[in-house]
Amino acid sequence: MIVKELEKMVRKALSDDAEIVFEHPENMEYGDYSTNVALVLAKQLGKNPREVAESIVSNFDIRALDFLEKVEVAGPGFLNFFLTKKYFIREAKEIAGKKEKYGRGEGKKKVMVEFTDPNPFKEFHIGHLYSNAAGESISRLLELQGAEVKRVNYQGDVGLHVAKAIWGMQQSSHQMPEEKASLSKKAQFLGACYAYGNSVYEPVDKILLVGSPKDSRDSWQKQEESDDTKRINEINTAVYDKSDKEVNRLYEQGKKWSLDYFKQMYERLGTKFDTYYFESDSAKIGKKIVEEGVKKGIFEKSQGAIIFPGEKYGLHSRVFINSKGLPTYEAKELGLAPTKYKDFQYDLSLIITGNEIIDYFKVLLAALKEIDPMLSEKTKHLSHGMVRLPEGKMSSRSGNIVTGEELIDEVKRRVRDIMKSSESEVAKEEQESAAETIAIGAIKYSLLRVSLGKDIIFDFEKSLSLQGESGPYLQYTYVRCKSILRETEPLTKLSLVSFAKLSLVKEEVVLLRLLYRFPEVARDSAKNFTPHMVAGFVFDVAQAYNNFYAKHRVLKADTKEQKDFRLLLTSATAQIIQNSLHLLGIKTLEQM
RNA sequence: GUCCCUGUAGCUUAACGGACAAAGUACUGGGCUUCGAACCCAGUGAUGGGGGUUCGAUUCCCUCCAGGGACACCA
Repeated sequence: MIVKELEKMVRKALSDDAEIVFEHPENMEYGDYSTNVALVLAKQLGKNPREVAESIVSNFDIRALDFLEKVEVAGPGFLNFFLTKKYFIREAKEIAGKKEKYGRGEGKKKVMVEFTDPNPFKEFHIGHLYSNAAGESISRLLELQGAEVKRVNYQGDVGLHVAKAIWGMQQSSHQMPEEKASLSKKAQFLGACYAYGNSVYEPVDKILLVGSPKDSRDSWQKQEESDDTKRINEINTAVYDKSDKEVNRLYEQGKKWSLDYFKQMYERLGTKFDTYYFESDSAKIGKKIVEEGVKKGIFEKSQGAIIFPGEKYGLHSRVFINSKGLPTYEAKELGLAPTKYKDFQYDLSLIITGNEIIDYFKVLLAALKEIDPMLSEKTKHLSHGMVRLPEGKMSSRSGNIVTGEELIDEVKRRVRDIMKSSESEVAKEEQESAAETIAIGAIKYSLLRVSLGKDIIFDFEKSLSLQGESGPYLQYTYVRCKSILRETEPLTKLSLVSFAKLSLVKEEVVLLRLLYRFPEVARDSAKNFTPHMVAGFVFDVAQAYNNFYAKHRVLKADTKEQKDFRLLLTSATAQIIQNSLHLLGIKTLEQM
C-alpha cells in the first residue's frame, strides 16, 4: 500500500529508526498524506524542524514512486505528500472493477462476535437495537478484512427476570393472548408481565431501611420476604429444576413466543446468527466450574453464597452462586466461555453489551483468567453507551421504555410522509419495503455515527434525522448515482481509456481524493472496532458527490471523454457508498 | 464513601499529541423549464473552571465543578 511505500522512502532519507506516522491532513490543501517525523526528530536533534524537513526532502527520489506527484514542507515542518491524478483514476477503475471486493483484506482470523443478547420474557428495546447495529457492523468490518466470523446471540432464558415474568403471567392469565395473535402482541404481553412481577418483587437493598453495601452484607438475610417475593423466588428455583408442571407450561410458551419474536426482529434488522446460546445451558456448566474453583481457592464461600474475591485483583467481589444455590449471571457467563470455544476455536471472542456492565465484566475476566488464562486472553468486552430518553434512563424494569419495534414503526411513518411529499418514484406495491429499508437505515446510521461507548440521548426530533448527515441522505445519494447510470450504456473496457489528457474540475478531484481511502478506513475501523469511522467517511464521500453533482453535468458533459470519466466517477462513488453502508449493516435501494 | 466513564457552537456529534477545532441540525439569505431539491451554496456560532507536561493539548497529568454508571446474591 501507499503508506508502506512512503514510509520506505522516508526511512531511507532519514537513516534513523524513528517511528514514522502518516495521516490524511484534515485540509486537502496540505496534501493526501502527511507526516510529522521532522517535528519529532527536530526535538531530538535540537534543530529547527523546518530545516530538518527540508533536508529529508532533499534526499527523496520522487520519480521512483509513480503515484507521487510532489512533496512539500509546510507549516511548522510537516512533510506533505501529493498523489498523482493517474493514481486516483487507477483506483477509481479498481473500485468499479472489483465492486464489493474492493478493499478486502487477507486476514485469516477466526472471530466469534456475541451481540444483541435480548432476554426472553423481556422487551426488545432500543438498547438491543444498538447492540445489534454495532455487532453486525463490527462483524462485517472483520469479514472484509478476511476474518471468519461467527455471529452468536446469548439469551437469558433462566433467572430471576424469567420468574418475575412467569409470576406476572399467572396473575394475568385472563389477558393472555391467543395462539393466533401476532408476535408483537405476545411480546408486549410478556413485557408487561415482567414489569408487573418486577414491581412487586423486593430486592434486598429495598427491604433494608438505609444502608451501604457493607451493612447489607451482614443483615440482608434477616429480612422478611413478602409473599409475592417468596413466590417469585420459588418460581425461579422451579424454572431451574423444572419441578412445577404449571410453571413449565408457562415457561415453554413464553420462551417460544419471545424467541419467535426476536427472530422476526433479527430478520428485519438484517442479522443472521450462526448460534444461539442459552443461559439454561451455560448455568449448569458454570455452576460446576465455580464449585471446582472453590476447591482451588479461586472462589470463596461467604454469607451462604459463593463469591469471587475481586478485591484481591483491585476489583470488587461478586456473587457467582447465590445462597439458594443458583448460579448468577456471572457463573453462567463463566460456563459460556468454554462452550463457545468448543464450538469454534476462535482467535478472538468479542462480546458486545451496554456499558453498565463494564466493571462486572472486568471481574468476570479476572475470574476466567484464574480458571483458563487462554480463554480470558482471547476474550474482549466491547461496550456501547446507554440509549437514554431525554427524560432519563430507560428501563424495562419500570416499563419506561421504547421498544425496537415502536421505534422502527415511528420512523417508518415519518419516511412515508416524506415519500408522499417528495413524489417518490417507488412503485406503490414496493413502498412498504422501501420505507422499511430507509427507516432501518436511518436508525442504524444514527446509532453508528457516534463513537461506540458514548451514551446516546435518543430523541426522535434531534437524533433521528432523515436529512443531512443521515442514513437516508446516503441512500439518496446512491439512488441518484444509480439513476444516472441507468440512463446510459454501461461502461466497458475502462482500462483502455487513460483520461490522461482530461483536465479535471475541482469537485471531481476532491471526490477522487476521498474514494481511494476506503480500504484504509475499513481496515482501521476493523482494527479499532470503530464503525463510526466508516460512517463519517461515507458521509464525506456522499457530500463530495452531491457537491459535484450540483455544479456539473454527467450525461451532458462537454466531451465524450469527460462524460466517460464522470460515469466512472459516478459508478465508483455508488460502489463506495454501497460498500460502506454494507459495513454499517445498511441496505441500499435503487429508488426511493 | 470507593472505583469507572463523559463534559466541544442553541441542539446532536467529529477531530493517531499537530497546521485557521470539522460537520449535521436550528436560524438568516440564495439556488430547480437542464442527469432525482430526502439536494446544493453562503452567513452567525464552541473545547466546563483552574493549574501542569510539551516546540505544540479537545487529546496526557493534577485539581475543582457538573452529569452518568458500577460497587453481594437482577441481567
